[in-house]
Amino acid sequence: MSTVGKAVSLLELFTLAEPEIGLSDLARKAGLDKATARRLLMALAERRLIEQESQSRRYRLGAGLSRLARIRDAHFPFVRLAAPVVRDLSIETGETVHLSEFSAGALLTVHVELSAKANRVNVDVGQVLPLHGTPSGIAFLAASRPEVVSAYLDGPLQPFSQHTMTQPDRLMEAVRLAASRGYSRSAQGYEEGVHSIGAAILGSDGNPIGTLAVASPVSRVDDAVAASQGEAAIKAARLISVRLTGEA
Amino acid sequence: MSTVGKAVSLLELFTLAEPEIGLSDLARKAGLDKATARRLLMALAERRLIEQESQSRRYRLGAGLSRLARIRDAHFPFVRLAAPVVRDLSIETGETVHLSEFSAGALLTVHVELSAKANRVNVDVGQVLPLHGTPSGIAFLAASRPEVVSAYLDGPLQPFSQHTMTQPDRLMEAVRLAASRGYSRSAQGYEEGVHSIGAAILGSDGNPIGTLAVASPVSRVDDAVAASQGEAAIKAARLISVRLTGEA
DNA sequence: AACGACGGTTCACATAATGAACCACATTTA
DNA sequence: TAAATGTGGTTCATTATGTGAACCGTCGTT
Repeated sequence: MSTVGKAVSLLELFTLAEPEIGLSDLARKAGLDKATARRLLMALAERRLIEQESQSRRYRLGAGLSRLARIRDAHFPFVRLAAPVVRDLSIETGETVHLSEFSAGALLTVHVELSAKANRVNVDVGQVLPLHGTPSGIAFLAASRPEVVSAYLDGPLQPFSQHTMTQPDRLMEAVRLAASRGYSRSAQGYEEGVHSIGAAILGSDGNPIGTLAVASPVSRVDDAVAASQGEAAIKAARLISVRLTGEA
Repeated sequence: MSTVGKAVSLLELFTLAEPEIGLSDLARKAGLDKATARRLLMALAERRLIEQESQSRRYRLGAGLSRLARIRDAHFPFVRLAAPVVRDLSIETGETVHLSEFSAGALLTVHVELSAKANRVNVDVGQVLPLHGTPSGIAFLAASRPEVVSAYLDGPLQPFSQHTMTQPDRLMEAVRLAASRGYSRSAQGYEEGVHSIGAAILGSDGNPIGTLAVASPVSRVDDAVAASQGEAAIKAARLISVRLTGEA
């Protein structure tokens, strides 16, 4: 792995649940030597992507990240504009809704609104979803240009779990169904007991830039519920597209 | 410079005014070879800190930055909580107000609310302010523990402009005055024609974590105005402290 | 006082980064 | 038209950079 990759992997160890980590722990989790981890951390700290708590000597993410994220967000306000719509969709359906953004050939989960119910699906921000085998990915492909879809399906399709669909022809079929309906549907396709509805969010050029997905426990969903979730998801996705592209 | 430093310096080239940059341009601005810049960009893109627009082939900041910034922000919601207060202070005083966060031995400007007036002071988000020679820095030192102040003043004090104060004894005097008043004041200390009032924002342990500053054209400020700006700045800084530490 | 954890440092060694020269392509200039 | 200049991207011998085992000192526990 490149040195830069290692440095970024250190940043990725910080989570909502564990926002401050000590040196030894950090090195262990990243699979790096303590000296190496420290050198990388010092380089990151110099650029303010990492900070060190002066008394506990633990490390945390730095203010420079907030700064860079603000620049990106001003230019590309996807999460900021989409979050309230995602929230409304979660309230309307009573289920967990997650928002993903297309980045580097996959979907990155950038926002989650959890269901208020006790029995709910939990999704973590930061999770990377492959385009194949997840309802979000299928919805994304269904909204993509045909040549993009076939180029993707011709490439290598790594199975991410035992449920992952890797046969190009079956994927193509799922994509076609999603394209005709406007949303994708999958019962237990990605994880045991989870039912998902996915819809694509379009950018100004008509190409998809991300997705949202309604994730429910299978026990709460029948065909009628799925259909109403699908329609609601389409409406929400379109609303986000409209807000992003300026009423286009 | 370390490889990691070079990679981060590439990220830092993106600004609000120029959020997308091509490879050659990026390499030139960073002072790197094109091949080197590209390798670093690919490493960053793999971790989603950089994205490449597929048609124009230009690069921009990636979604991974938003993700990391969210984690930091949830743990340390400085900007989120302070921004509305800064906004109110800007409206109340009619002047530009900027918010800085202490990070790695200096103050990083993380938020700015510009004055609505035509003749106003402009401040850029991302600017790094040294602790000496800026009103924000003096206010920060004035709120720091005495041993921290003397340790800092004993270290090397680089002059950042011809106006920078580098004599420890004069700085100490300015710090003492700021400590007794609760805010710092500087007319043209940092930049020609700019009058500034700075106030420190305290964290839960009583130590300063950042500052806010009211920046006005000197022509609009006399002693009475400065005093009222100072009182308003103190109130705003305290309000942020209270909100941050949970009504403490 | 002996132990084990911590954060941090050193330096001989090896790997990973470097950059001049090179594509192919698109605009602009002569 | 054809040369010139720009772009993004690639190659590979050279070398500078990153690496990690072993080493501090310190802290809190046993």
